[in-house]
Amino acid sequence: MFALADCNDFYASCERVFNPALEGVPVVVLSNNDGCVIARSAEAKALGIKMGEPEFKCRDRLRQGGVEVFSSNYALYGDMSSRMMATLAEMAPEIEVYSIDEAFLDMSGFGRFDLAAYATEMRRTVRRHTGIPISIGIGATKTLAKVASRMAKKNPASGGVVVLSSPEEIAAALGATPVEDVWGIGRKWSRRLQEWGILTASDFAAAPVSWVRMQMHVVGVRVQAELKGESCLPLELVRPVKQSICTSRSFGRSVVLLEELYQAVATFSGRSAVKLRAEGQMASMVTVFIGSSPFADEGERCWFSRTATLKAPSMDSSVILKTAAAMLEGLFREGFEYRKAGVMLSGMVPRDQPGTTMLLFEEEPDEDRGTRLMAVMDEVNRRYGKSSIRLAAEDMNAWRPVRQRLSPRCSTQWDEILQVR
DNA sequence: TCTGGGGTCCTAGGACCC
DNA sequence: TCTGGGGTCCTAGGACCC
Repeated sequence: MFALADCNDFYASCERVFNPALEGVPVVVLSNNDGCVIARSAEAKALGIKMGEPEFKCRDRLRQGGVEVFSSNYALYGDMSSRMMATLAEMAPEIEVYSIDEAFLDMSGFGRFDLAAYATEMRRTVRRHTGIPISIGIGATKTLAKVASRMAKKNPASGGVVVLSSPEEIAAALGATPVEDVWGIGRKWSRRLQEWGILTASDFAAAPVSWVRMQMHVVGVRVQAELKGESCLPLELVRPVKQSICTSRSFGRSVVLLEELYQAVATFSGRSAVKLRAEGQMASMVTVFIGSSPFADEGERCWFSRTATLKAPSMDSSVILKTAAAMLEGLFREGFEYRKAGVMLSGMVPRDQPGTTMLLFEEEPDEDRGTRLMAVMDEVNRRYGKSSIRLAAEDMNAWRPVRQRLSPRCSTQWDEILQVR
């Protein structure tokens, strides 16, 4: 059996932990640049505030409803997430951290326990240790655990815990789950399935496998098998290394000058390189993209991107920056209002692995110097704080998104604890 | 006027290898 | 008129997840 532990309204709940006055009050959290609603408390949902809705479109409703609105505080959410995961890890033999607010747990050794009672205890413990409310769903596959956790959230009478074990329980749960709410069935596929009269998870489970394979390929077949109780997705105990690393931002204002874009691209190159070294990887490809607002009028809309392969895999910030900067110059076209840029690294190669490709015709003059320099940079930043030293072309402050309603980072910054209301 | 930021996997087709 | 069998790598695009 798998359990899925899933936080309720995670970001909104985090805001409440250090500000109990928010209890019972509608709360929403906004995306970068205070653009869209990305988390809502139950009270905010009841007011009809939609997930992903732009703030400017619901501003009046937010004010009328007395909603407390916050910019996203990733330092706080990340820290609360690790506290919650640490608590869960103590209560199950194996855990897969699936996202910032979800974890799958291995329940296979709990045959002699009352699973529902144990899950209730896990819920209570997480709440006591972290202040975060969670729901727990348990089933024979990850997809069934997802179905169960959705029911635990929807149905208050469940006490936040749903276990699907008997065939009758499973059948009832699948019948009550709209097909678009099945994990792995997104917008496009659910619309297609609905056209064929497949409206619930139970309809989908009953569809002929050959038809599912034709329409949705192996991915759809896997979802279906999981719904039927056949486990295809194992618990992933060690996170695989990332295959790509991306740093990108919307600007919150228009940028027309190449020099300004250069500074943004330099900053994102530096951030991506830091993430790359933290993964212990080297990248062999660098992609740069710049673009207008996707909402710009036809003709003023643009999206340019280019990818270069490095002469040899690298983790050196300055090599990555030089490559990205050269591409930016080729990419840039005057006359557009740019609103977004990003730098992506891919073609990962493990560091310190013998047999990696080396340059054929050139000596590698600065390889060692670059490696040592980066090690020193990372160490200084570890000791004295992020971006204490960086490439001169970077300017994190200039490209930090607007966050006007940020709450204090009171679990990671001593000086901000004093700001707690 | 104002609209986020990360990721994954799969398929199909083209170019190439022996 | 007839024209093999088995691969790899790369790119683009489409679907999905949080």
